[in-house]
Amino acid sequence: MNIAEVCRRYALTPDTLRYYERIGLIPPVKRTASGLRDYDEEDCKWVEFIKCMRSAGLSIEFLTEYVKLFMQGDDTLLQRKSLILEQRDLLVSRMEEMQVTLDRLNRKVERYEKLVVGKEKELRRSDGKPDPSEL
Amino acid sequence: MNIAEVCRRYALTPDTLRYYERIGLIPPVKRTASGLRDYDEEDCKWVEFIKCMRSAGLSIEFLTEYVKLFMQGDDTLLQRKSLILEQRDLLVSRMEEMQVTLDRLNRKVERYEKLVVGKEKELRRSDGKPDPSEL
DNA sequence: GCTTGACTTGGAGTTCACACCAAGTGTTAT
DNA sequence: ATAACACTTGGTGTGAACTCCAAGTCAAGC
Repeated sequence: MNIAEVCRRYALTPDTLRYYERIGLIPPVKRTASGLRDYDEEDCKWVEFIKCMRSAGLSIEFLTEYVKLFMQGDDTLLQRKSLILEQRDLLVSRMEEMQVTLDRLNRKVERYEKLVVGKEKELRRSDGKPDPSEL
Repeated sequence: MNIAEVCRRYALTPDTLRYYERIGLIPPVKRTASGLRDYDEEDCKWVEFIKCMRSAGLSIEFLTEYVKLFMQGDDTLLQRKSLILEQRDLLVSRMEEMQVTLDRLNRKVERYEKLVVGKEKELRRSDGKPDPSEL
């Protein structure tokens, strides 16, 4: 499979795929006799895996480390496991942080709903100045 | 309150605070007679709000727009509300995406646990080559 | 009244994660 | 066999979000 097809499959640009390979975000891809990249199914799995992990915000640093250990073989199982655990916990705390923000946005939405209703009722004494309670 | 104290309070650098103000991420801060920034409680609330929103990944573009509308007064209530709704939904979908990745990492952890146990049992015929099922 | 240290502005520099480009090679269809 | 097109590398460019710097101002302590 050539680079263009992989790009279509995962909605990435060739530049991004080559970049990922260059920095070790995916293992080196085999080449045809003339030097063109020829992706097999395992390469595709890596691309998909990395795309998923990146979309959730996992760092390139961790991912390259993981790939490096993976390529070194089974002696690195424990190291890889602890890396994954670390990143999972990081992801959980980022999600918790986002939940806090989400709750806050939801409260804000409620507040805006009430405010809008209030404003609709007082179409006369409005001075147009912002109300600090809206923050 | 001077800039240094606000920085301590929210663990930001003066450069970041000035940057936020310059691009409109927080409303302009009042100054002392000699031109130094003098933050009041409302300014601090803005800083905290923005820090929270940024930590969850909300875009600077949205936040500056929100601040701009806020400063224009009550006529922008509905616009602000719909901006907030939009960002909230965006946040929800990012969290869902992260949940998918989290599930995947959790499955990976389980798999690694089993693999490690397996490897401990076969301390003899290991060839050290990576097992593609580990990906 | 002079040093010390925090603040000011405008502008330049940095890092990250790509995105783009040029020059060259390879492949395919007519 | 030649046009059209995909791919290669190495290097440069870009935008976002800071981060740092220089030159100058200002207030407080000794």
